[in-house]
Amino acid sequence: MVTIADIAKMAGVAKSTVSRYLNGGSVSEETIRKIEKVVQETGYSPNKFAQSLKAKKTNIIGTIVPRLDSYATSQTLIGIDEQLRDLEYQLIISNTSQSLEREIENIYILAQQKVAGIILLATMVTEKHIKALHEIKVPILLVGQENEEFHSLIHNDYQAAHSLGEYVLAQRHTRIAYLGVTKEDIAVGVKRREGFMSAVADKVDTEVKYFETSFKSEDAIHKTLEIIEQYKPSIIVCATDNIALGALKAAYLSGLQVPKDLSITGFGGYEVTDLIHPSITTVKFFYKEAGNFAAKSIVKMVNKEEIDQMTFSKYEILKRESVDKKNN
Amino acid sequence: MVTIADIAKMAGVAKSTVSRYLNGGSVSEETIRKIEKVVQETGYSPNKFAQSLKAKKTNIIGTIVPRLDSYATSQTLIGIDEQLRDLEYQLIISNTSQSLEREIENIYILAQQKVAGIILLATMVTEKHIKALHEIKVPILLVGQENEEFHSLIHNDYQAAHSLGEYVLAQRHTRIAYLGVTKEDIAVGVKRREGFMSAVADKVDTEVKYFETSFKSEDAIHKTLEIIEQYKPSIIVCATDNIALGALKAAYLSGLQVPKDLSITGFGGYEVTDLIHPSITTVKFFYKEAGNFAAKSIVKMVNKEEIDQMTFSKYEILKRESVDKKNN
DNA sequence: CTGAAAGCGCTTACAG
DNA sequence: CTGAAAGCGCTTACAG
Repeated sequence: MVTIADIAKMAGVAKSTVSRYLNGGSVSEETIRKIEKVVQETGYSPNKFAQSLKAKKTNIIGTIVPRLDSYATSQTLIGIDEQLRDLEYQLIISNTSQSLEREIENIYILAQQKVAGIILLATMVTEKHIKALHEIKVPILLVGQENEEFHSLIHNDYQAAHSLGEYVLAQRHTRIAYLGVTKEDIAVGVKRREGFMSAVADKVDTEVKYFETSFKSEDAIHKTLEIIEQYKPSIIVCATDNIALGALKAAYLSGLQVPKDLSITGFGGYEVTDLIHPSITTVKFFYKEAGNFAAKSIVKMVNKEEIDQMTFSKYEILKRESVDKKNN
Repeated sequence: MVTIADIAKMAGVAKSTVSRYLNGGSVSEETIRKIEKVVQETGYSPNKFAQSLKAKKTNIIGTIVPRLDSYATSQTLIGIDEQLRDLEYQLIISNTSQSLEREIENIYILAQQKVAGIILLATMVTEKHIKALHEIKVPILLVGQENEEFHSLIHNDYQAAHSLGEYVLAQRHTRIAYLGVTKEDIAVGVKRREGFMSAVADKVDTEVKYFETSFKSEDAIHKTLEIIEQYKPSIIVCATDNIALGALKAAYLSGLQVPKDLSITGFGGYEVTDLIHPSITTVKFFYKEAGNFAAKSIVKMVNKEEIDQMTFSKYEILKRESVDKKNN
């Protein structure tokens, strides 16, 4: 491997001059030419470790994700990656396989690697998270969950669910099942549920019942089968698209036609919801754009610029085939 | 930040002794106790850059992926990640957004970052790839595409497609459309097609026609619409599950019942193919297991152990609802 | 504009 | 078992 010392010797100058050339310091025309030539010939590129050792920082942004096999995650990552590339930062992706413990562990590991900033696609924010995030002195941005102590970019779950609730009511559904997830997940488990509730709560002649399942489609199938049998709703509002996919399968297994016998809505905007038949009415979050924004924000934070404490990403209700309009 | 010098001073020993303690050199019981205490108290952890600068290598494995939003990619990454964690290596994921140019660029960038090894989830292997992979002196493993100059782990596309072809024939389909992709992609575009051809080629009274589309479901919808209209096959064999999803949508748009009026098969084994109705007959590749294997292999290569030049991953034909058995 | 020197935080022969 | 010293490849005041 060729080093700065080699370049200096070959060009007949001092190492410091080569360094200045590399970092845009003042160097004479002639010296530039000499160094340029040697750099070209050798294909020299500076050793990142040596640079980081001096600089005590890197241009790496670490992103911690709970899982890799999720539409929301991959879209967000694509957005982050895209933007970071433009900003000339490098992205390190750290997967926790849904383990909270690893999430904490990864926060420390990334800090140890001297990343310039961390984007955390959070599922929950526990005491341990808060402690870890405070201990490491690294700029941090939460995506998907809010916490008053940190900057965050959140999907407007409450508002989106509220809009969805209004839409469902406008379709005159009066016997509604809401199939949500654990309340430990504030964004998906709590905000979506509450947003939906806020829209349908005071409505007269409307019955709403709340159920809970896991994030897995498989579990949603079984749960929906129960719901259909015991409650016979005209619509099942699902907290995620994967759950909606499971519900759709359950409807089929029960011999129910969607949307005639049972309407179904999702949440998330996975592409496949539009590809299948019936296509599923869902709430689309702009994950990729959110990723872009997150990347810009964390870089601003790294550069000590001010950014808003909390930002909401956009959403859109995608009205498709899986919801029937009732005529009562 | 506390450094090895701080620890040494606080423990009343030399830096070299602390280093020996850290790296398992011979240190007396008593010294160990002293150093241990100080390390505990300070929460000291060695500076990775300084270590790497000396060692001239890292324990990082770089993985280059063409895209993040694909089932195959995410499953493979999960497998790699999982295994690498056990092996105490760190994973860097580098996304190229399907740009061949960036693929080459990333090879050099990873080399510059002194990764210990590179796993390349390849889509094509061009001359430039070969040149780059030779230039950097880093162990490299190709996944998904084969090339005689490098070690590779390939999904047995040819054999799998052959088996699928036999299955299709066994269901007595005699008017077959094969919907493939560009031949520039050796694995998906060529091997799957050829494997399928090898099974159906000499079959009498069977007509097979080959078509081509992109990897996008959207394009597959349009292409399938054309195929249905012009060729009226009894089955469409699709080179990927995403294409099959598009074909299914097209069948619906054409008013055809699947599988009664038109059978459809996919390739890949995406979870959603089992979740929708009708569920899609497809070929499942064990991506996660392949990822595990890839991780083990690259670490072996890093450690100068011998590994097979080429390995085939496993596959399985998943027989589901989207294929009808004909009675001629 | 340019060079010599010190230092970033570690590891590794080399003596003792 | 332990310490002093050199060196990994860079950058950055400091002189000139």
